[in-house]
Amino acid sequence: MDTLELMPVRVRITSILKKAIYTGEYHSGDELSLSNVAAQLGVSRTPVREAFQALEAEGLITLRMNRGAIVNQIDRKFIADIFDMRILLESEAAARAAANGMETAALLERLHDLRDHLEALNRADYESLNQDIHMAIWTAADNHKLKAYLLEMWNGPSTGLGADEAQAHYIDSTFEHIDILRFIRDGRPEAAREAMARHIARSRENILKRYPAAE
Amino acid sequence: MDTLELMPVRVRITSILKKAIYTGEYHSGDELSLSNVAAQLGVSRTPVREAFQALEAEGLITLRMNRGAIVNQIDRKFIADIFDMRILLESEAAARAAANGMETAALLERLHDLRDHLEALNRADYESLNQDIHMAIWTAADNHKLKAYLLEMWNGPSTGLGADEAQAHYIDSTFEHIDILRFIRDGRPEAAREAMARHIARSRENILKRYPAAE
DNA sequence: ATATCGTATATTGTATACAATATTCAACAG
DNA sequence: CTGTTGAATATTGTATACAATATACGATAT
Repeated sequence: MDTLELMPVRVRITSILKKAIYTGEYHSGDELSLSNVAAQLGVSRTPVREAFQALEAEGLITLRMNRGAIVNQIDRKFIADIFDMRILLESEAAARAAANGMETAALLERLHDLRDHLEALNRADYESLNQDIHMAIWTAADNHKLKAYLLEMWNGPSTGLGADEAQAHYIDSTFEHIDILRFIRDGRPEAAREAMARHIARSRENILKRYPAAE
Repeated sequence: MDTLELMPVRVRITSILKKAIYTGEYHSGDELSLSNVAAQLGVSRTPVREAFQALEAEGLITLRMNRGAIVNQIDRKFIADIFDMRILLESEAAARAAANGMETAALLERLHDLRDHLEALNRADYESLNQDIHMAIWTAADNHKLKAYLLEMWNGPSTGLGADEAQAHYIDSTFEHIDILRFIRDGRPEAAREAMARHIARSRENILKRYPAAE
């Protein structure tokens, strides 16, 4: 009947460690040992080890043979690299979605609802719709690698914006999303590509504020 | 000196299974059980399980909670998707390498050697230089995500070309490589991008011959 | 005969045990 | 005093044990 999807421990551990690295709870160069992390999280080494391998594949830590893991440098360039790739891939996805004739009516309706009640716009509503929009575009782009890479980059550093800045960001993004989806609806790949590029580039600048340039 | 012995078992298993899937030794929909694969390869379930997780991340199999793995559909579209992404990312890498001022002298010298002795061109020489060129470009592009994604896609399906076709492909590629590296050397990003796109696109067509379009 | 329930079986997910490799640091030779 | 050696220690990599979940199949009720 109701098949409640239970998250494997390894996935939970991966998510916890990823967040800990992005928030700076772990610092660049820190050595992570299986035993310590396992004990700290109250699980055995096996799922921690599997989480380490996932984190290494994502570039967050480096695994050295028989010598454990060290946290990589999560600096301004690391973040900028990710957003440069997101600009390239999200733009491509938007262009392909437009070329493929993606269904946009339902998402545009939800966007118009948000736009017409900006005073009631909260984080949860925005994030939910934001994710639905981007993932719908990835799916419509119809390329499994493109989708997988974008999904991997989706959960990165948080903006760390204050309440007012966050609100402004949500409003800007809502209008940008409307633009993007209209270009997609109208089958204009290049316009959709450029609108998406601007959208991600602005997000990039917002986040890079938290990672000052090296002197 | 055997580098395979320095590899962890899990990496070797991953490579073996990946090849088995790409060569069609395993078919779409096949159910892979940890015990069977472990017994067949003479290792325990632990490294096999870790290999399964790597293969899932790469999109080759699907892991279902408590129900084992099934081999995904490795069909024409799957391969085409990978090459579409390679066109996009290798082109971007070439453009960035050109913009960044990559060092090309040594590689161009090796290429000219090959070009001047086409009658002696063999698979090992070509593959070695081919890999060195592409990876040097990824590195010069200076974006860790771009490099990681291209590396993941590097070992895909083999062309399965006959000896004559392979020889022709090596020769074509050698001249294309020379063009690409000259554009990079001369700091012409857009020319490098387009030359690389053509190079990968031709490779794509070569490989897709082995995956006939569905009727 | 069909559908439902419960037990047996098989397989995965996690924990633990064991083996192999790397690091530490003190004893010792030069 | 400096540098090397090697046992003791610590940590990973792999194997195995145990627990939890899913599947198969037969008994039973309708």
